Amino acid sequence: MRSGRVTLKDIADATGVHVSTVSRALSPNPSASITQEVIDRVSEAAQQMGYRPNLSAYSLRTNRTKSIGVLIPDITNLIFPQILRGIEAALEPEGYVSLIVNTDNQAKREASLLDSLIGRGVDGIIHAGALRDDILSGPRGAEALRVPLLTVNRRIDGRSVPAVVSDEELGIRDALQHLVDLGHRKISHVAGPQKSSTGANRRKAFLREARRLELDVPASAIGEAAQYVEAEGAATARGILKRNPGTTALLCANDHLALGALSAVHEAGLNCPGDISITGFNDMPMIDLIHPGITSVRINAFEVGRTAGTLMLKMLSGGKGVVPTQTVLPTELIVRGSTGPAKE
Amino acid sequence: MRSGRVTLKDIADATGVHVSTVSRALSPNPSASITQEVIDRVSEAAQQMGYRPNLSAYSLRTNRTKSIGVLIPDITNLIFPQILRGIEAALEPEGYVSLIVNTDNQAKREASLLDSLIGRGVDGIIHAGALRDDILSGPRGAEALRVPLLTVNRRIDGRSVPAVVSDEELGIRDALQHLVDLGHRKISHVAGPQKSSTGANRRKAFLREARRLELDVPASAIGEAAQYVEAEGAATARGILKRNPGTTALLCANDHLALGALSAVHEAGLNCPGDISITGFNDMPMIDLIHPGITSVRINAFEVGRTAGTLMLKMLSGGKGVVPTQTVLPTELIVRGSTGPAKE
DNA sequence: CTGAAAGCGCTAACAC
DNA sequence: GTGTTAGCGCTTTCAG
Repeated sequence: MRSGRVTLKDIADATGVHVSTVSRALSPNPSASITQEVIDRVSEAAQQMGYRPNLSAYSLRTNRTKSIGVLIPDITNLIFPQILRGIEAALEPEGYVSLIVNTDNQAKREASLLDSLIGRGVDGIIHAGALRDDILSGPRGAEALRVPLLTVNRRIDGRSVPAVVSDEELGIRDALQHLVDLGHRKISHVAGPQKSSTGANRRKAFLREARRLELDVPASAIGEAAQYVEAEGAATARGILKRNPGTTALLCANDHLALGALSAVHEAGLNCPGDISITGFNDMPMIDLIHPGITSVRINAFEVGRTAGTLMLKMLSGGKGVVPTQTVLPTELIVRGSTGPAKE
Repeated sequence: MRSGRVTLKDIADATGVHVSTVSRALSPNPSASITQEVIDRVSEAAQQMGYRPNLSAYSLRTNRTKSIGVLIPDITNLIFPQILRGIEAALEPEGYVSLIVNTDNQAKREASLLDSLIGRGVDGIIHAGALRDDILSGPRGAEALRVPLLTVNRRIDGRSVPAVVSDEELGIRDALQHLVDLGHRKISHVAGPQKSSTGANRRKAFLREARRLELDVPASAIGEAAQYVEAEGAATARGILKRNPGTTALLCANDHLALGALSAVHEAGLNCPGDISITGFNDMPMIDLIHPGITSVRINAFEVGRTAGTLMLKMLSGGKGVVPTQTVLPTELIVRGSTGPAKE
C-alpha cells in the first residue's frame, strides 16, 4: 500500500493464491494451464481492488515497453496530425502508446531523438520524416536499431525498410491528365525537395507522364523548392514563370508549394485560373477554403497512418505472415477553382 | 551482453568498482560523497561503452517515469500542435517526454485515457482539453490522481487546478473596441461552447465590454455554438442574422466559428466586410490566407505551451517556489480584411 | 568514501 | 495446476 497502488502480491494475499498464479491468471494469454475457477476469482478480485499492472516492472522483466517511437518532421505541418490519429487508432486498442518527436528535418536532431527513443526502450519506430539517404539507411542503421522500423508517407532509398505510402504516380498522372484535358500544353512543375522521396517521386512521375502525353517539357520548366514551405513555392514559381513566359499551368509537389505558387502568380499580375492553373498535392485541411479553391491530389492521411500502425503491430507480433516492403494507398484528384481551361 | 545493452554492472566490471559506486558516480546529483577521480573514471568508461540508463529499472525503483501525460481534444485542431511544440520545448531538455492522447471532447474517453496514463505511471498531467466541470474537478479528481495536474488554454471551474491561459478578456476587449472604432454599434456574438472555459469567458467578456461601451445587446444577439467547428459557426451566425437584421458585425469566439460565420454571411447574399464585419480568435495557422483575411485575436500558443511545460517541471521538482494558480499570457489583435467601416 | 545487500513489481523457468 | 525461486537494472539504506 506504499503508494496506494495495488500489486499482484496484494491480489495474491486477498485470494489466497501465489503471486505467480495471479500473474498467470491475469495474463492475456491463458496458455499456461490454470483452472477457470481461479482465473475468475483472481480476475474479479483484481477488478474490485482496482489493479493496474505496473508497466515499468513488466518492461524491466520482458524488455517490452508497449510504446512506439514516432518521428515526424514537424507536428504543426497540417498533414501529420492526421497521420498520427491513424497510427493511434491502430495502436491504442492494443495498449500501445506513441512517443512523438519532431525532427524539424534535421539529420542531427533525428539521430539524437532516435537515440533517446531507443534509450526509452520503444518496441518499434515509425518514421514519418525519413530522408532518401536517411541515417537509418546504412548498414549500421536499421539493423543497429534492434527494433522494427517502418516509414510512412515517405520512403528510404534502397527498399529494405518497409514503407506505407500514397500512390504518388497515380496522383500526379491524374493531375496532369486533368490539366491536359483542360487544354494545357505548357505545364511546369514546382518540385519538392529531392532529398525526400515525395519530392523525387512526384518529379519523376511528372516527367514520365509528360513524356507519355507528348508534352514539351524543357529543363527550365522544372523548378525545385528546397523545402515544402510557401516561401519556397513562391520563389520557385517566380523563377519558372520568368524563364517560361508561355506557361499556363503549374503542377506543384504539395499544397504548401501551391499556395506559394498562387501568390507568385498574383504578384506577377496574373490571374488563377484565368491565366495560370495550379494544382497541389495532399489536399490538406483548409486548403479548400483558400480562394479560388486549390485543386489537389487527396491522400488518405488517416488511413496511411492506420495502415502503418497495423503493420507495426504485425511486425511486433513476430513471425506469422510476411511484411510487405511497400504498401501503396490510392489517391484521388479533387478538382476545385484553381484549375480552368487553358488560356489561348 | 544479453541484449547488447550496457548496464551499470558492465561499467563496474570494467572500472573495478562496485555497481553502487557507479550508480552514485553517474548520478546527476553528486550529493553523495564520492571522489572526483572515480567520477571521472566511471563517466569516461560509461561514455566509451555507450551506456544508456534503463528507464524501466529506474522507474521501477524510483516511481518516476520522466513522462508527462498530455490530454488534448484533437490534435488535428490547428491550435494544439503549436501548444504541443511549446510543451515539448520545455520538457525535452529535462529528459521528459509527453504521452499525447486525444479526448475528442468526450468525458468518457477522457476518463479512460486518464486511467491509462496513470497506469503508465506518468509523473504529471497537462490537460489542454479540460471542461469547466471536468471529471477532474471533483474531490476524487485531482487529488485522486496522485500526480501534479495543470490545465492549459482552458481552465477548470473552481480555481483549484493551476492553469496557463491567454488573456481572453483583453483579446475580446481589443476586438470589440476595434469594431466600435470602425463605427459598429449593432454587434452580435457567436459564442463558443459554454462547457469550455474559453467559450464562457469570451462570452462574459463580450457582455461586460459591450456594457462598458454602452452598446445595446439584446439576448437575441448572442448565439451559442455547441462545438468549435465551422458548421456550428455557420448555423449560429445564420440564426443571429435572421433574428437581428440590423447587425453589422459578428464577434466570434474562435476562428473556426468565424469561418462558419463567413460562409453564413455569403449564403445570405451579404458581403464581408462590406455588409458585415467578422472577427475570430486564436489567429490559427492559415487563417490569414482565407479571403478576405480574418481579423483575429492572436494567442501565443507556443508560449502558452512552453509556460505550461515549465510550470509542470516546477511542480515536479517539488517544494521550492509557489505555483501560481493562474498564469495569463497576453493576446494581440491582428487586423485583416474581414473588418471594415460599419455600413451606414 | 565505497562495498554489501535489499527490493521496486513482475514473469518464467523449474519443481512438486 | 500451482508454488518456489531467481532475476530484469537500478537506487538507496546500512555497514565499514
